[in-house]
Amino acid sequence: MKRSPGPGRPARASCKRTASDPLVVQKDGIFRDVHMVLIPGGGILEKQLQIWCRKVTALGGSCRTLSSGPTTADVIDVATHIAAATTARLEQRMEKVELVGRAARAVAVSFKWLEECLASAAQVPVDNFLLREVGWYEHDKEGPTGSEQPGTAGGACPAPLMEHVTAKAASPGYEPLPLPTSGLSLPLNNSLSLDDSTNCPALSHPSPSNDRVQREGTACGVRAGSDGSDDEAGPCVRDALQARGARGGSREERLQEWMRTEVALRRQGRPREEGAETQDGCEASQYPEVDDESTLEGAEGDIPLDLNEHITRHLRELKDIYEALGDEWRALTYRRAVGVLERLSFRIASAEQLAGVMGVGQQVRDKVKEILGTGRLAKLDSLQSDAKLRVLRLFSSVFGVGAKTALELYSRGHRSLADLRGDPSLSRQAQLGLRYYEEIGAKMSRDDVARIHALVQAQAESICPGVSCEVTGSYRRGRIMCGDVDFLVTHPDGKSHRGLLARLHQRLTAIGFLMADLRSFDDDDQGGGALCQTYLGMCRLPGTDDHRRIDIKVYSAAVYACALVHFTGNEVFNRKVRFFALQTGFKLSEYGLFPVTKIGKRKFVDKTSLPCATERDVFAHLGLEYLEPHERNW
DNA sequence: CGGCTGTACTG
DNA sequence: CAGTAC
DNA sequence: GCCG
Repeated sequence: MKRSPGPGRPARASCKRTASDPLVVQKDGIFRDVHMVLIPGGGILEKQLQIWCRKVTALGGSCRTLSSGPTTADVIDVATHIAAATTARLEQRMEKVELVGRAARAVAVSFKWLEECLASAAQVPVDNFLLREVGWYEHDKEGPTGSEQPGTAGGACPAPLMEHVTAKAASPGYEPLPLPTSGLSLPLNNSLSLDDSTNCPALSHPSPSNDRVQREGTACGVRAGSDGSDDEAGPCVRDALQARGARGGSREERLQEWMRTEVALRRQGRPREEGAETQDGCEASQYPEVDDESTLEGAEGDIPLDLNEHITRHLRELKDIYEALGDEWRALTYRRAVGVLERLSFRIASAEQLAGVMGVGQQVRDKVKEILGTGRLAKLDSLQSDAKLRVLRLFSSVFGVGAKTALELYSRGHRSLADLRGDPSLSRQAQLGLRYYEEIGAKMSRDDVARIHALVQAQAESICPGVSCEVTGSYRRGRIMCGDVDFLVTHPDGKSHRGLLARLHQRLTAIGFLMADLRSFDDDDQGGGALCQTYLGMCRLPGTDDHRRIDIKVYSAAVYACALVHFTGNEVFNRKVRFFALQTGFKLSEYGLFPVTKIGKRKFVDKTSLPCATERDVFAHLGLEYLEPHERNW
């Protein structure tokens, strides 16, 4: 884990130590005379707001968050900058706090402005970061980017909040809540126009431009067009970009943008990277608090609040039911719908707002409508009260028992787990699944995982010096509780991993650590090119008599990076990345990233992977910004 | 109407 | 190959 | 169930 560098640590010039040291206040820092107000929400953690607050203060400004508690209006009166994640957040909050008309001198900016300032240790122009009222598009639109949006691009641009608010108040149809409808339909063309400025050649590596201002926007994966002010023209980028009808580019371009936006969503709060400099801890010195606190303890909290939990919980339940029934595609649909809805920036007020939202079709919309109207879902009620279904769900929660087997067991007359115990028709896996039922369902702390890691690593090392033994899965993604331990083992020399799993398995069993094998592996010495071996089993939780799920995979160093991406997951992330890869001419698996050539209807997959020595290479080849493991909790 | 990530073990 | 799991 |  990266920690803050010591005070004497050398840093890049723009990596001013003081920027991250709240104790030292620079009276004439870059935020001198800045009085900032931060609006919470939009997926930004409270913790992050506090971090920013400290930094602004340290750099000579003043800063308050508009979090819970009484808002002192005078704070607003003197504010020079009001920062929010999105225009929607800003409007929502300003409305609630009855600040209409008070923030006369303030400029409304995106948090990205703040990030840019901190990153470049200078107050960058606000022009490219202004949050503006949706209805403002009429005037300054156009100007086919011929103008390279210099500082004061549009005279009307630096929108004092006053005007902004006034315009809103004058609008008769204005609603307190963030007008998602208009947001989804109206500004699409503006916010989504994937015009010329979308410069992301598929395979080119993002040019490590040092021009911070020009870089703007890519932080959110979207380049606003000529009106370049902000990519949150509508209520929120993340809403708009999920709408279909993002015309203005080829299918491929839209896909690229779509994926980049998905990626950008998880990068909120993290600045865009710069070349290879992240190695020397510069990044850590800029954002030490994020590294130290958010990554782990706050990992679960990294998930933005689900404003529509009252809806998604019903749909999630449907997803579980269809999974248990073996209707995987319907289940997939619900999972996708939930994934989209839980990240909406607004609370759904009417199902119509979902028109055009990708992944939510008519039938799901109908269900949303029903939930909004009645608070219930008749279909779900009937499914849930179905006794048979409940048994099927119970059975398929046993490791090794899926939908088919569950049905089979039911038809044999079984109704409870106890009934299953004696059934000799159960596969060996399922019998073990039953024996360890509770323990498999239990989670463990990161400490537990760390203990297991230490134990396994020590054994592996003693068998095969120099071995690399990493825990992937949810642990690597920073989750607080883990359902299993997922090892990825390799040896840097590219060959010593061969036969290692057998020896490791033998050793770990001998010392009484591995307690049961849920799935074994090819034990032949694989003189061939065997790239991997996988073991699934149960292990003893050190110091206890409890058991937990453990997976050990041994992969050759040649494919390690892709394997690491694969096993770090999560599953949703894997699906999206692989789908994206496929659409853009690659096939991604744990064995590599293979170019795919389409000739007519036929696809030819290269036999040799693009070279991927690190996870970063995988992202780079795909033209995606790198995501830290904890940002892959999709 | 076909695809929806891509792969490996079990029986 | 079907079923299950990662 | 959704999408092209």
